[in-house]
Amino acid sequence: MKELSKNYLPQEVEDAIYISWKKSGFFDPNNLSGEPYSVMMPPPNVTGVLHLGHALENTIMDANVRYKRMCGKKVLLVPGTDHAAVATQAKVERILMERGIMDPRKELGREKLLEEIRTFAEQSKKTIISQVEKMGTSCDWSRLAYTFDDTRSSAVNIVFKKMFDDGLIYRGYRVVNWSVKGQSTCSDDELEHVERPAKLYTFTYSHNFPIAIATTRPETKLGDTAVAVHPDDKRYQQYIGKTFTVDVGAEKPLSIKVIASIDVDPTFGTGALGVTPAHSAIDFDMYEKQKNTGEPIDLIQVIDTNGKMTSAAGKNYAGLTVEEARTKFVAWLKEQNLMQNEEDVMQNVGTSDRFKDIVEALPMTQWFVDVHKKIPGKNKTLKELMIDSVTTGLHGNTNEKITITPDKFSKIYINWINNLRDWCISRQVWWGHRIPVWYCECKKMIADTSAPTKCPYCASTNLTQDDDTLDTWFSSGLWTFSTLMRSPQDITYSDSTITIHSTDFKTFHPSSWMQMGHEILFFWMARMILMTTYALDQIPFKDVYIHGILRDEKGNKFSKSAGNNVDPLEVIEKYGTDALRLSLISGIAPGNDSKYYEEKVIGARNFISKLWNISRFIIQKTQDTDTSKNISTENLTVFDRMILEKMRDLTQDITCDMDAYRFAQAVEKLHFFTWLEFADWYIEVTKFENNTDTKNMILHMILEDILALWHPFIPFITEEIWQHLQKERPLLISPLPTKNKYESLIGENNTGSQQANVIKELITTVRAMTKEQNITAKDLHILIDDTQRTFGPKELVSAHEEIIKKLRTGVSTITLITSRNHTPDNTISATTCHGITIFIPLDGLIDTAAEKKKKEVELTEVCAYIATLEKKLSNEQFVQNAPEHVVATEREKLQNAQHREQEIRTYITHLE
RNA sequence: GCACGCUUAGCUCAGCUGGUUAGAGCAUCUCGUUUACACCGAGAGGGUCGGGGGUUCGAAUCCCUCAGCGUGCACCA
Repeated sequence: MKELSKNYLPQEVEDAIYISWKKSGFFDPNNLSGEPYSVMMPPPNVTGVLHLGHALENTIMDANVRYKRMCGKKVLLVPGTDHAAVATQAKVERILMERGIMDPRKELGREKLLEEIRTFAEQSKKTIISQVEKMGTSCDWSRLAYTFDDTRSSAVNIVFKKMFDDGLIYRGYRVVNWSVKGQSTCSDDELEHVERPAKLYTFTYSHNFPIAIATTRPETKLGDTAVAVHPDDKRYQQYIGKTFTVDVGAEKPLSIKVIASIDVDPTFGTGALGVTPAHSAIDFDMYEKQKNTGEPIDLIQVIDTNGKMTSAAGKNYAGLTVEEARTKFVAWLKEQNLMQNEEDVMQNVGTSDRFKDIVEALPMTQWFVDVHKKIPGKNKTLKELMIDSVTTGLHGNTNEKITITPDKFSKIYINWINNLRDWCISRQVWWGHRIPVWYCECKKMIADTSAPTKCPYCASTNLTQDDDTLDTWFSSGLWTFSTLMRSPQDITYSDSTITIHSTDFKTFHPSSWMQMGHEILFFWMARMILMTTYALDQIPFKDVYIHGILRDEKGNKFSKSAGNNVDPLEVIEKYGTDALRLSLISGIAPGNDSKYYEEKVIGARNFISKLWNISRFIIQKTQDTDTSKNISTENLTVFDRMILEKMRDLTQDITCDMDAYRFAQAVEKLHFFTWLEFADWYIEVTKFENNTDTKNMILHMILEDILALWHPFIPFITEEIWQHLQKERPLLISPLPTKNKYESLIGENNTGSQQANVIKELITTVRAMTKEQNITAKDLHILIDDTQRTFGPKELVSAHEEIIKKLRTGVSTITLITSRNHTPDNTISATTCHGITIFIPLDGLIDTAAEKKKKEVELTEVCAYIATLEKKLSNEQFVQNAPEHVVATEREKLQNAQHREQEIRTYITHLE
């Protein structure tokens, strides 16, 4: 075995280890056997570099995947990136503007701008890939996917066509969210509601109009065509159905019909709502409803796509910005004495999350996915499929049910689906999958997976493709299966059925497990469920693990604008990847946000250093021992038995925790075992017990096994140490230790650990006594009360004299006494554990008064404790109803406490 | 407004299906260079588990309620 250097320097070994893993081929499931297990990496956007949130995500994902691989599964983790349509174009446009190209779309044109974005995206991809490698992520690079590559685009086009053919994708005129800055639509989910102060104006359109209305957007009122009131509102009932012609000082007067709607809240404002069908989604719905009543109202679009007033707003307003128009209209209202009230209010406005401008509601022709329509041949809507998948299971089959961890997100998800409206999928940015629809001279639309040569309806060859591109989530929604295609030909569509032909798909779909932050639950998880259940009639994945987002010490989100960004690469450079990974995964709970702070990384680094030193010690100590032999169970000491038993329990606990995705708990248990049980106790004991060969074999075995158990979390250092142990196969694919291995060594009735515990507690007690109670314990007299225990404490203590002395107790001689009658002179019983009383020479006492005071405090505590136990045990209800073992434990506790009380009393008497 | 959470030691958080005298790490205090490790070791102090009520033999854990904080969705015409 190769000795370890004094210090572990992650910077010097991590890259080489990653390369060796890649070379080994074991990231590729084709080189593994066992039950398939697949995970698709949430593809980072190609908008730049990875941040700490990605580091957290990679850590969780990789820990689970490595664990499953070591469990002997055929593991596939697919890496990938997302072209992030709007986000990337917005980002590149911003960069171009900083370079002086003020209007990139106009100045460069479609092809040149796309070229700029492509270059940027490729660069971004490279950076991201190298960062994912740096994190140690064990993904199969031969299957690297990109939402915008040919293979994934082929899936996009085919799924679009099927949805189009099934009538689930339609083109419609309706009010959508429009970003003036981005010159594109946004879906409802892409809005951030930002609170800002606004003025709520109350006014009437003109003196001949009987009802006042309230609004924060007076300029849009130039497009009003109705006023809605609640049908039961006594104040306005008389006007319902009447139409008024009002002069609002524009060009032409407006025609306002008073209509009834139960959606109007009579207590808000004046209880009357000015209806602006063109600039409010709600008002647009009323407009649509009115059509069916036979008393339609008009729609007047007064704001255009540039955020300017249209000619329909009248010549006094046309061409003004909305702000200018507002000022002007408000001034006019005041002038005309029509303004009744102005009030400062706080308002939530929808803001584009990518372009950061306030969106306008505009009526436009856009593409939508209909979530309410029955799918041909299925008798279910998309919404229903999305609900079934997490409740009853798809097709009512519980084997096709998605399990969400933690469960609370199932509720959130269902609540969201219930409020879901049709999904606007068309965007006017250029970066993205162009809508695969062509228009020909006969005005018909042809949806196809590639450009048709001629129109099937009018045979025209003059075809133009739709200018719009698809929402980026359309392609991400296909991620669980599009990543399993190896070429564009792997997907076909005929007889209204989509088939995926790759072996990967047959082996690995649905994904076993997915992991994502709760902020993309709706964007991504919901769309994957929608797309996959629809297109393939399968669930996309079986288990989803939702993690929280990472915040800074103060609980703020990390963001460029807040200036609190931490570059994971800098942390790695300073402390190593393992330390970062360990700090990120420690102390987290699924779905809960966690905080990042450097002290946590330092703590993790300290642990890694400890693990290194443990290994260094063991390798040094065992280099002359043949550790390949079987451990002889005859030579086991009680401490050996104890550590083997703890190791047995640990392997089982870790399996349970990992299988339930309780990563932080697994880490905590491993940490506790490694540092406190193994290093602080067992290794210390090995320095003084004489069964050297057996000890060395145990040390070696446990070292190997904890390296394996730790590997999923801190892969680099464990692999590095593993290589020093000169193993043939990398730790990456070594099996995890089993409970059985340890059980067979210690047998079923292991009493060793109980005995070791007596010695351990004896040592702890002596240490505490000497440290805290001002006693010098140079010479100890230990009274063994043989009636208390069955295991022969006298032999036990005398067999462990050396250990008791040497394990930092400050004891130099031990005298064993077996009867109180033989209590040596000039001694005093200091303390007790397990019925073993410890006497020290009287002159060893330093401060009798202080000591007495302490003991008296302890006595009252014990007495109070005894009282609660007695009360509990005298309660017949408790004795009758509680399980037997609980009652028995309580009885034992009481006995121990009473014993303890006696001893303290005796001790206090001695002190006097 | 609808929905979902959170509130446990000075700080950051665990605590799975109700049964410990409520845990960990960091921080604090005391002591310490002993066969790997000061990025270390030994020991100590520190919490009526947000308030109130209920269910139960038994509640940090289940239910109700109040308060504070947070998140998502919708709306504010």
